Amino acid sequence: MARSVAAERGFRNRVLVSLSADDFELLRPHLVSMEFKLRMSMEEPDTAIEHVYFPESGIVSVVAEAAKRKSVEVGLIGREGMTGVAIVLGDDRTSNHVYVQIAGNGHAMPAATLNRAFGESPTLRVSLLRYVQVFLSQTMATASANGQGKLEERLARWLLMAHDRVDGFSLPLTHELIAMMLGVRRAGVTIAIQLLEGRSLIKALRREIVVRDRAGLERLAGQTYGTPEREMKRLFG
Amino acid sequence: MARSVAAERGFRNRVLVSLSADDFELLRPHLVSMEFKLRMSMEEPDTAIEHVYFPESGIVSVVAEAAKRKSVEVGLIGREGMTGVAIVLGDDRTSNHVYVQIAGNGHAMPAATLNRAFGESPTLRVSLLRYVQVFLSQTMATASANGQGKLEERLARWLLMAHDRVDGFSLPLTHELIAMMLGVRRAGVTIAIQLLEGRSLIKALRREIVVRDRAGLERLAGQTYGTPEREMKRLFG
DNA sequence: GCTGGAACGTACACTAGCGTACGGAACAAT
DNA sequence: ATTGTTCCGTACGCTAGTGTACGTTCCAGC
Repeated sequence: MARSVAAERGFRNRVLVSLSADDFELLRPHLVSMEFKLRMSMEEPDTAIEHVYFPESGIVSVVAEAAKRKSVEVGLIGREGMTGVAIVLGDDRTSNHVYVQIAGNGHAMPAATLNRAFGESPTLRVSLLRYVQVFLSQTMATASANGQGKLEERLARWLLMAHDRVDGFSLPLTHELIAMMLGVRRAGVTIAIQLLEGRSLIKALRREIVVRDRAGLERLAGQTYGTPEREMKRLFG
Repeated sequence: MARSVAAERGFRNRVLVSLSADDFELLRPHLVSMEFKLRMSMEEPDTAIEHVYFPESGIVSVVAEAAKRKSVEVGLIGREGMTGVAIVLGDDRTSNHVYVQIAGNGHAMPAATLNRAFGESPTLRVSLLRYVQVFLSQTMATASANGQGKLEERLARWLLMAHDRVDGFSLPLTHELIAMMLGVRRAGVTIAIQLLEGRSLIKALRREIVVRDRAGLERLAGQTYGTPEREMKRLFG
């Protein structure tokens, strides 16, 4: 495959980079570069999605509200993907919260504009659908991990997924935030973190976790980590 | 909307029924009616999907293998949907097992043929994508329920989803099977079933569970049940 | 009618994780 | 330098669910 037009222009978002020259050109004029500030909301439940976002850095979470005061992350998006898969699927809304978990930057685009672009180029939708497949696979893996993973395994998995999406080895995270993502107690996360630190897999600081031994984390996460990542590799090379 | 061509021909599968006359006509010659026998495999991990299936009755499960001897259901398909969402998304495989959980019948169609049909009618894919959105929403709800639901809640949710997909009130299920779906111990399921029976929500027989009080089950399931079902209603009327 | 196997009931000791809650440590703002 | 606030460590009693294992009941097949 020829080198991507998007990549030539300095884009690192893998969905954008994977587009054909024509399809990328259809989107490019409408993409607005912007900061993704911490906690910035990108989608609200049962509300029409206004923009879709293509991260270049940082992490965006898709979070389901369960009972009152309880919530769990059901999807995680970084520079490998995009928000607004509902738009790609022809819908205009979702039943979850989507917001920035680790600050970064990226590109925004009106959902209506993306929809119009699908009309002009059916191949554009097909390209973006490949990412939807990866995202679905990730959600399924999350369902599986939530169903049987022990807390340490789930934590290891989550840290690996986060690490995949940042530059370097430092993750700016509080225990509280991780607890919300995993749908468990904050104190439980503290214990689990200490356990990983005890095995020298990570280093825990205030508001920060440093990955020390990725292979070790993968070993601990076991089956819970890897499947969607392999899907990504297979479909996006 | 005019009455569906598929419905006129006696089809009850809601995806097929939702298609335009032209799109349905594109598929109809290739649909083969068949029995869905218990435990019949429809997709295997990392193997090209040969056929997609549109159930008319019965239940098909999408199951993720976790650790050795452990597995969890991450998706459930009845006459509201179809197997092979990967095909609709332009891929040719999935990382999960897909097999018949409650016997029934439906229609099969070669995956390659469906792909060809997408080429002839882009609107066909768009129609099927609406179901993918519902399925994704269901998977997210499963991830959320697995993350925080108590066993009784998850059991109630599962029974409701199964009940939505059969005629009548009887579900032919063993505790063992439910245990595999929820990724928990068989003995744990027995206890949970007794709890629901104690509240007169169900009646438990050998190899069979009868739904007695649907509203009560929904109350018990709470937030864990309902979101994807509302999505289905919204998108398929 | 008897037998074998599948499905279900029950038991017990054990572990993970919960809810709550309090104290200390780090940091930001004044 | 002091104060307020966020973040993290820890503790304790409690519950849900586990792994294992042994009965019991139901039913099909001979």
